[in-house]
Amino acid sequence: MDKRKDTRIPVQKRGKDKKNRILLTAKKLFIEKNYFEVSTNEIAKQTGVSIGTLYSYFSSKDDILAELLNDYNNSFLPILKKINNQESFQAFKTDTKSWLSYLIDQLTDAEDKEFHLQIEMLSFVVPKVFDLRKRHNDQITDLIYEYFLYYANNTTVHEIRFLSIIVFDYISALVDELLYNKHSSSEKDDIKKYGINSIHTVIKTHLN
Amino acid sequence: MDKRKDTRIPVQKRGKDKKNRILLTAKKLFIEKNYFEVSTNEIAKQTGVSIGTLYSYFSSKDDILAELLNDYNNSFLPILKKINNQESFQAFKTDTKSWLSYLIDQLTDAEDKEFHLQIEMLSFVVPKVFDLRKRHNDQITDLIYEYFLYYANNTTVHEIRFLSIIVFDYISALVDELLYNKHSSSEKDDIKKYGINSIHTVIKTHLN
Amino acid sequence: MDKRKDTRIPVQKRGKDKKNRILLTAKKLFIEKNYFEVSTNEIAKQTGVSIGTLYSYFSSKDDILAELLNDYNNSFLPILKKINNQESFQAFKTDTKSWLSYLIDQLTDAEDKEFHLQIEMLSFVVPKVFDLRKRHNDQITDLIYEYFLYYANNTTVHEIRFLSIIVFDYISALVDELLYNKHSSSEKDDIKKYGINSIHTVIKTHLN
Amino acid sequence: MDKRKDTRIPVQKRGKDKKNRILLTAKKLFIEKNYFEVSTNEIAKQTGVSIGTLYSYFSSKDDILAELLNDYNNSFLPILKKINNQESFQAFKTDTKSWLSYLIDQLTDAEDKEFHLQIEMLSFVVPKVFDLRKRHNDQITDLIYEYFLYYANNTTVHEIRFLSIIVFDYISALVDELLYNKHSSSEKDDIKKYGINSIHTVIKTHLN
DNA sequence: AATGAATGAGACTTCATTCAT
DNA sequence: TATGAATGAAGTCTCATTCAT
Repeated sequence: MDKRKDTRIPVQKRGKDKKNRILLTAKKLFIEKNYFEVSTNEIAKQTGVSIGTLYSYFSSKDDILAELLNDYNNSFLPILKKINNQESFQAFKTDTKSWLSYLIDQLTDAEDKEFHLQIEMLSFVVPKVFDLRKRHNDQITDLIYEYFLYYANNTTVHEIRFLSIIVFDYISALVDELLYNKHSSSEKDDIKKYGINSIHTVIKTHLN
Repeated sequence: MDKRKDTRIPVQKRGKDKKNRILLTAKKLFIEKNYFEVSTNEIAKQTGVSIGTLYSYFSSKDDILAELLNDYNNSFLPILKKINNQESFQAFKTDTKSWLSYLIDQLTDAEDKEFHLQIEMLSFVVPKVFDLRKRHNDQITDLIYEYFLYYANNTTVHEIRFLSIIVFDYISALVDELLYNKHSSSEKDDIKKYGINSIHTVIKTHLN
Repeated sequence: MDKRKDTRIPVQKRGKDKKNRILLTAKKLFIEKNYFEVSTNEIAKQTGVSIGTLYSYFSSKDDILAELLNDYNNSFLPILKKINNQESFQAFKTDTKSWLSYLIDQLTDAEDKEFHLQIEMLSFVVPKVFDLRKRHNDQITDLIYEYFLYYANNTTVHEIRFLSIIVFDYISALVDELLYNKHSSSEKDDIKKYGINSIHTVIKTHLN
Repeated sequence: MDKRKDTRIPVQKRGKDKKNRILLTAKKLFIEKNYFEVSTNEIAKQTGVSIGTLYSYFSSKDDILAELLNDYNNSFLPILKKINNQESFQAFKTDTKSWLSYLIDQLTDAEDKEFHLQIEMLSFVVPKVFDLRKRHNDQITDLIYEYFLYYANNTTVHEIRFLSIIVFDYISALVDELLYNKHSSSEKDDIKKYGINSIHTVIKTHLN
């Protein structure tokens, strides 16, 4: 017998809308304050829905977070797909700098920049969130690894592994700097340029 | 014979001890669980002190955190001092790689690695903590900036500014990778070597 | 060709079916869990009926219980009838032991053994249920009384009253022991035999 | 590490008083309404205590029940002790009727007659309570068994087992009749007399 | 100074019942 | 008639904080 508490599975449009509205409100509030300081009652009230309704769509506050994580995951997938894409790889075979630039653009353009911060926060606290983050990062690291593998000459697989870890770290650091630190638009451009150049240098030098 | 049970420790000192013990317990618990999941009553009990006593030393749970942050700040100062030290600067004037290595060692050896994670987490949540973190990072960035300023030839102040931001980001990313990701000891050595080399390359190339 | 999907069952009948199905499900669930741990929504869902429909047939959860009690009552009636039956009385006039055996069999074979437990439980909680139980018990006691009345020689009406109360208690105790305590089939046979013999002894001795 | 939530262990008199007052109120309310229809808030309010205080003494509503059961158990123990007592056994060796009478008196005089009903009710619902009840009943049955064992002549151990089960059932039924059904005082005396006589008859006849 | 019993707002969650469609 | 989304009062429990001793 199925022990899951049966949360409403919205079939009709109205129901889906309401569920989405709850999710949206929750996300908004989680971003504004933070997961721990947002109450389910508040989410319900701000959505303009009774607490009972909220709990008919979600079995718990955790469940709301889980759905949000799921959505985040799903919104991240196309970005990964784009990057992992054969075409882009082919196109960038001979032009590492463009590949790098493209990669960084994809990561920077990822939606949910603000919710991403909540995820980062929660990854310190909620194991499930930690795993999600790790999975995402590993996927990107693997992608970089594959690209390097293709280009490597006198470099061992081991070295490439380390290099891809480090390059992923640098790329992430750069993306974070661009997304979350307050810089003017022109500063951002410069930082991005410098960042890409520097990482490119690193790759060129170590992958001779 | 009048044998006083105990040599009385001056009231102030005893008070300070108690306060410190509370802070220590709080920090331990914040690390073990996390700020949100630790209660003031728990801190008091684990310290072996009544909740009333705790509240005679601290006005609120937030206040405990504030003091801890303050301590963290103070423990960070000597590290900064060491790095900013004229001597080290002089010593490393001609050897950027050694300077870099030294810088990274200092940051890696910083105490409170574990509490640092709590701070990172809370910086997403508590503005005061965010500011602290930013202040620390800015100080290190400034330090790097100063070093670069000294070496720059055909580089504008502006460019140096960006470069120091980026290099700080890379250094931080490397330190985090070394401290918080699970690598074997030999892997760590390799990653560190690669990391230092790559950052060195970046500096050399962009500061020619 | 105009082929109506379904021969329409007269509305009344269909309604009755649905109502019965709800009652059946409710009873099943009340037995499986217990009255307090079963929700109306659950009953509706398990019946395959909307909660709205449920509330169109029953005005409240209590009402469902009331109907179930009513049904229980009605299903108990034939049993009483059988026992009270003139024929059986006649048949057993000269054979108290057989009469006793028959009585116990009837009570043991009563349907709804499991629901009976719910009723017993609820009789501690819901006055209405308490009354129902009392009414049933009184009816059986009366029946025993009548039988004894017939046989009494040097016994006052008063004494017969008390005796029938006590004998009813013993019979009930025996039936409960047989129905609800875990005994092997052969143990049950022995207990039943002993029980009947002992009650028979009581009657014989006190009614001589 | 001890995972039990630390409920207050009252050392001082005042604390013990308060805990007892909560228990007393809870018992009163459980008797008046029933366990399921009494809320912790109500218990707290009626005790004249905040809900927080209640939860500092008890970890949950279940815990309150558990303590009450424990107390019940402990109040039952002396009764058992009295019955099991060597002296009484010796004294009643030659006088089964007196032994029976004594046994029934002890059970009838058991305190907590009203709470006993709650326990009976809950034993249908809460396994823990069911077990408690069973344990009590088994102890009394064993006691009866021992007594019979002593007296048995041409009776097998097996038969004695069954007889003691049945006699226990009859005794319980009689005690319940005396305690919970509304009879006048003189009626009670008669019922008791008849009951004892009848059970005595049973024993005599079957233990010849 | 220190104690710790006491507080109560507020968090999460359930469920009998209603009502627009 | 039937549906099921929606309601919200009420229940259990937590925890930062206070205050009489």
